Amino acid sequence: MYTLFFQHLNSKVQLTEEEQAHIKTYLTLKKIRKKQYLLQEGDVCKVIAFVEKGALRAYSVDDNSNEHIIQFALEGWTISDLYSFLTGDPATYNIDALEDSELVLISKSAHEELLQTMPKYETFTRLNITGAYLAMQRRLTSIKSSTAEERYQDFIALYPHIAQRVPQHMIASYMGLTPETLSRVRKRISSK
Amino acid sequence: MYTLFFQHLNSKVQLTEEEQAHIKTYLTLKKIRKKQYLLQEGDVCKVIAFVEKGALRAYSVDDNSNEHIIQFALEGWTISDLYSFLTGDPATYNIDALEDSELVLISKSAHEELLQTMPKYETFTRLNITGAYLAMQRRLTSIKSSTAEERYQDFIALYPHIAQRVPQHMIASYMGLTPETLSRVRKRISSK
DNA sequence: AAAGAGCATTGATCTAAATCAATGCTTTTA
DNA sequence: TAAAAGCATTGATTTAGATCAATGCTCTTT
Repeated sequence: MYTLFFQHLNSKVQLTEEEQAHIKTYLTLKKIRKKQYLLQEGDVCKVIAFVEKGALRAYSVDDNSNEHIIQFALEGWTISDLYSFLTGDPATYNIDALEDSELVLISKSAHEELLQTMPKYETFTRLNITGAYLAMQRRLTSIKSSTAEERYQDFIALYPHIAQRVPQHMIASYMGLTPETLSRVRKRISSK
Repeated sequence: MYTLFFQHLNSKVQLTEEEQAHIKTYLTLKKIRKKQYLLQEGDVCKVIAFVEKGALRAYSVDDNSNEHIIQFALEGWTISDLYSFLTGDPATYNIDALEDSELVLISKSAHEELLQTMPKYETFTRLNITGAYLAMQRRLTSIKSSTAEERYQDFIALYPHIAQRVPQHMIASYMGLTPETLSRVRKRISSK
């Protein structure tokens, strides 16, 4: 059940069996069905969710009821409204399941206690957030300096597994394009 | 000389005099004149720089020689090409000084040794990168869901000190706009 | 099996911002 | 102090992508 989670953890910081068992006492499992919310805008985000199986997305909704997807999470990825989680402020994002999914949850109190008592967990957290920061920076850079076509090519190259499992209009949203525009971009690409 | 740096450090993790003295042995000071490079694309980024005084920017240059500013750093901020710093790959960004500046530098070896020997330094690093991640996410969200006008208003509200010290065309670049467009945006705003 | 929702595609039109171009500052540099 | 570089502004034109609208297809749900 926790296999992927501990695989991911061990790839960042080497843990003994005892340490793994100890961490396990802080975790909970959750199954969530397709279309169900893990978090709704306005609620406080209580957990960091690691995806063992399935797929989720985080998105905001603007004044015109348009959805803006800011993140996908497949197996092996983590998803949360980190700002809400850390500050306790109401979430500005929704998170829901794109497929029936299995999650490993870390509550705020578990997270804080592990940070304070287990240096390796802090290292794990630091490495995770560093990776997330770098990914976000790359994304921001590409938004500013590339055309829609280049960005789509980059996306496909970087996340082929997402492209295969997620509807196109959501990928369009993630890339900041309308579904119509992405459709035309794809047509242009395929005709070359 | 290190006053701002330790002020910043202490605001995140409480340190004794001894701990501060210890950390100080890992730091170096550097003065850099306006227009000088701290880092050039293609070189490996060797340091994380904390700005004690002055102002710097990080930017990339695209195929058409257009500059894309990705970050400003004034007093109290940190600047680096973190990807290059961490991986040792050639930098994809340039960093130069917008004003004569004074920096506190942390080398890679200093950074690694402090991370491994001083838990508080790791906590400091984790909190810093978390803040940077959240700021970046906010920026990405605003690029996707707001008009140029809203984004400029947000920028001014969030970073009034930058707006005062940095030329407009650089702010335009930071926001992903041309100088002409920013000029017109400002005109529109001021006439309301 | 029928009805409906969700989705991708294509066409026509519109619009925000980019591009090209010129002008008059102000600040550097020689 | 003259020349040049850097900068902000304004105008005219172009363009990438958005918006509006319609169609057919494929899943769900009943």
